Amino acid sequence: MKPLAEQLAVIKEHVVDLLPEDDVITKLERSIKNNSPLRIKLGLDPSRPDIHIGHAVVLQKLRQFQELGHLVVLIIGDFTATIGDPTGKSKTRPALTIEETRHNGATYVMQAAKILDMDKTEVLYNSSWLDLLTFRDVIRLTSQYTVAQLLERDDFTKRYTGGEPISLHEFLYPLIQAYDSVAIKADIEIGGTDQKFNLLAGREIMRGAGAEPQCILTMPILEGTDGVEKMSKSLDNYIGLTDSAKDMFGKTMSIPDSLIPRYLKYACFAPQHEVDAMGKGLADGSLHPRIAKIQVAKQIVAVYHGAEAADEAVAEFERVFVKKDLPDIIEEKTLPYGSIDILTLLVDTNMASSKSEARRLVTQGGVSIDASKISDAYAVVDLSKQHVLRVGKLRFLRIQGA
RNA sequence: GGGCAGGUACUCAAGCGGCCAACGAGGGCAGACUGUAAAUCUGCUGACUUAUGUCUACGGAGGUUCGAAUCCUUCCCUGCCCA
Repeated sequence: MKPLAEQLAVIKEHVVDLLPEDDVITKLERSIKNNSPLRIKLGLDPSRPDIHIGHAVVLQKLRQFQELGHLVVLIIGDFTATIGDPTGKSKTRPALTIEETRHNGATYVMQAAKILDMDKTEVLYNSSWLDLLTFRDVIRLTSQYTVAQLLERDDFTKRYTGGEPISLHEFLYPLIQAYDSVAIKADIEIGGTDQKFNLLAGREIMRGAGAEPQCILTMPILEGTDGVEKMSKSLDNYIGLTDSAKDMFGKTMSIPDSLIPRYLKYACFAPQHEVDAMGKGLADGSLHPRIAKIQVAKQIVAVYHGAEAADEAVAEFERVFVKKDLPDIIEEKTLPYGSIDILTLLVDTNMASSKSEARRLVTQGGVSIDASKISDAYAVVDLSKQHVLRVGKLRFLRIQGA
């Protein structure tokens, strides 16, 4: 194993909090001495199986731990996911069946495998120990925390003072997560900065259970492509790990300029000196933001699709948006008609969700066929020949009658 | 258990018997401008064979009325205060 100072430098790179650092050092020293890897915990919510490059910030940090010889423990929160939010208030926590959690968990792990070394990863489902707890155990667990402590959590404070409901079971979630740490004997738990409270609760509960408390490490929350809100699927401002190279590139190109260095730092995990260099170039005008953005977008694509795909994505982007040519790859769809009116066509091809929307698109000049704008909502398209249908700037479809 | 205030479209938030598919803001979509940026400007934003038309929708179910998001009854849900 690598010496302490070297490990610590890598571990501290790009993190927000590493608490308490003294304990981290103690754990690392012991690990080096005994040549036994540390157990690094990350909890996953299987109610939302699609992960994006915002989640990847944490995963890349885990990857670094693995490269230092440590073990990553992924915990699929299937227990909590099957409870969901019984009040039905939160859309982010739908109650799932066990099968769904298994399926989503597997999907999640598959995506995480794009970044992690699965030989140094343990995957566990928290129902395997949480299902065994008795009500007595649970009460004992709750006795270790006070209401005032729980109310310290940022979002609880806001909701409480804002007169919004907080269900009792929500108070339990941090404790459940904390108990996971006890169950797997975590050395360090990692998460986004929004998880800080929960991670710290893990320390308390572990101490209460007579275990050695874990250390905590938080990574920043990456803003989505809108540049303001945190990246999330529900806000549709995300870049998914399974997005095509073309989409990944395009989405990255649409981020505001101010976010470029941040994406370089956290989405590409570029070393600090590179980030500083780019920031400086952008500030003094020696680096055009467009160039910088292309560079970042290319790097992101390269991580998930390889360098070759990244080059292709750049070329494609130039072709479509700079030269305004057709994209290289266009999805094709065969329709069972000889000819069809434009509105039905848009709905049938899922380019519009209703005829009203289709009509709106056409009326506003957002629809074209073979590069000529369609402005008549009653236009009929002859499908005996192949056509390229374009909606908005980004959506293309090659259509052909059967 | 009692009192008070609430539950409106993706979100916030007006409306408090007909002029309401419902003001406004945010979001979203489209267009202009550009570096497919961002910012800005313009238009649209329930659905339907586009029709000064029909249907669905203002927590649920009933009712009053020519007519209800608006009034009444009841149920469900939320917050606050009292116990």
